[in-house]
Parts: sequence; C-alpha cells; structure tokens
Amino acid sequence: MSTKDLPEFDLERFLPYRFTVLAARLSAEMAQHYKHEFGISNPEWRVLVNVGYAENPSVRDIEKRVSLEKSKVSRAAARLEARGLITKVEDPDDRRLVKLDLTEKGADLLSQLVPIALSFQSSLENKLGASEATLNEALDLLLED
Amino acid sequence: MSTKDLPEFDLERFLPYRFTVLAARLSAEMAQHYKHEFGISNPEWRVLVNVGYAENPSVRDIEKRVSLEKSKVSRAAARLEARGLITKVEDPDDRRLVKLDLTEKGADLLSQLVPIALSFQSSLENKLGASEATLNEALDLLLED
DNA sequence: ATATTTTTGTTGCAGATGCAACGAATTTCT
DNA sequence: AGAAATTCGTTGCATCTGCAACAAAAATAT
Repeated sequence: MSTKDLPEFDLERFLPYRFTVLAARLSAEMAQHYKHEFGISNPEWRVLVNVGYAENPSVRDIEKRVSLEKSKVSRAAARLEARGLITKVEDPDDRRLVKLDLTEKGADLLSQLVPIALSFQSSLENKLGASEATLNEALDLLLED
Repeated sequence: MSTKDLPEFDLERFLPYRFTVLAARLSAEMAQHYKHEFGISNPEWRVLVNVGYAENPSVRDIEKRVSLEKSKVSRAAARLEARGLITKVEDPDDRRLVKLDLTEKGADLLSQLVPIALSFQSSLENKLGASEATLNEALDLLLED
C-alpha cells in the first residue's frame, strides 16, 4: 500500500484515545501502589472504597455508581469477603439485595490505602496547577448524561 | 461496622477514577459503532489506525505510541492479517522488526471507520464548547512525561 | 572474532473479563 | 388473588488479558 487514500485523522487529538491512554496509565500507576503491597486489584479497590464511603451499598449500587460490571463487582466482593475485609448481608427489606459492609480489618486496610490515593491526587493537582478547575468542569460536562 | 473511622475521601473528585469511568464509557460507545457492524475490537481499531496513519510501523512502534501491550498489538495484528486487512513484512534492514502495512481491503475498511470516529469527536466537542481548548491543555500536562 | 547483553515479536498459561443464562425475590398487570 | 415481567446477584463459558519465557536477530563488550 504505497498510495493510501484515507480521510484526514489525527489520533493524537482524538479524545476517546487520549482518555483511554491516560486512564490506563494512571490506573497502572495507582495499582503499583496497592497491588503488590496490599494484594488489592483495581476492581477490589474500587469496591472497597465504595463500601467504605457509602451506606451499606448493594452490588447494584456499586455497579451504577462506579460503572463496574455487576459480575466484576460480585467477584471482587467475593474475594474481599474471603479475605475478611467486608461482609455480605442479605437485606431483610428486599431479599434480592446483598448489602456490603466493611469489617474492622477492611477499615484498617482502607485507612492505609486512602492516604496513598490522596497523595497521588495531590501530585496530579501539582502537575495541573491552574488547569485543574477547568479540567474538572470539562469532565463534568462529559460525564453528566 | 457502624463506626467507620476513615480519612476524608471524595471518590467523585478523584481524578484517576473520573478518567477511568469516562474512558470506559467513551470506549464502549465507540466500540458499539464498529464492533458489531465491522467486527473490529478496540485493540484492532487502535492498531488499524496506526498502520493507516504512520509509515509502516512495527509492533514496537505501536506499543510505544499507543500504550498498548506488545502482546496485545501482536495478537491484534495477527487477527487483522488473518482477515486480509493488513500485511506483515520482515524488515530487511533489521530482521527482528515486522513492518505492518494496510491492504487495499484494510484501507477501505478504515475509510469507513474514520468518519465514524470523526463524528463522535464532533459530538464531544459540541458538549465541551469553549472548554475544549483548556481540556486539551490539561490533558497535555498529564500526558507529557 | 567470540561472548554477553539487549531488543523484537510470539506464545503458553494462569487469571480476569464480558455476556448470557439462571434462580430467587419483587413488582406490575389483569 | 394469580400470571407475567422485572430486578438482583451469581455462575458457566468462551474469550481476552498480562506477564514471563522463549527464539531469533542485533548491538555491545571483551
């Protein structure tokens, strides 16, 4: 193919591509901090944070809130439960629901994880400087619907 | 766990989380457009674009440029070759390298795909309005190193 | 020149993932 | 009320993924 007759296209400016690359990079960097040190995978971290900072969320609640497939949530929750970090309790008012809750052990672990996340956030805010506010506005626009 | 003694943490403002959710959403939306209609997966699309818009890139070139694991690139390339969309040629100057090239069939397909990507980009730019410029500045900052 | 190290792409394998199917519980409809 | 449809969480299964191991080639060192 010496003669390519393709429409103009600049991958470097293609927003879905840019977000994907950046998200993958940031997630990988974050994961390094808690994967080997604490044995927590990315979905497990996401579930753990939700259990910690929401009122006994169900699997469905987390799925909706974090855009995490329900099977992913279910399996992450199962692993966290097996490690004694959370508990799963059938909701008496709606017995289809499984309410998740932190154990003391889980709270301890989360208390170690959160400062790592916060300092990572700080380093990003440092890089962004004044752009942080406008970035967040833009993200709000794209995430709103 | 009724008494949680956790540090303050706002997941909704945590940047890695926001990028991950947004990237997943945009990728899924994009994939809908070319997955079922053209049988092209996300990694295949990324490789195809690179082959189309770079000078005979090698697997390594693509890995570096698109932050795509080399095994992922290799397998995506194998699938694309099997479908007759690209060719793989050993570089005579460095026989470790495999130079990828579009076939005519691949160029045809890409010519159908790119307009879809462009119109998706337009819809995002519409949502962003004036924020687009500042968003790109912020992304540049986070992606630079 | 020979030996060592590095680079490139592929592959094997264990684990993760996505999606559909399923059973149980609840809601809605008639 | 009973029947049908919907919701929730789990699981089976085929595929995808990440990572280490590998062979071939090239670059570097001795």
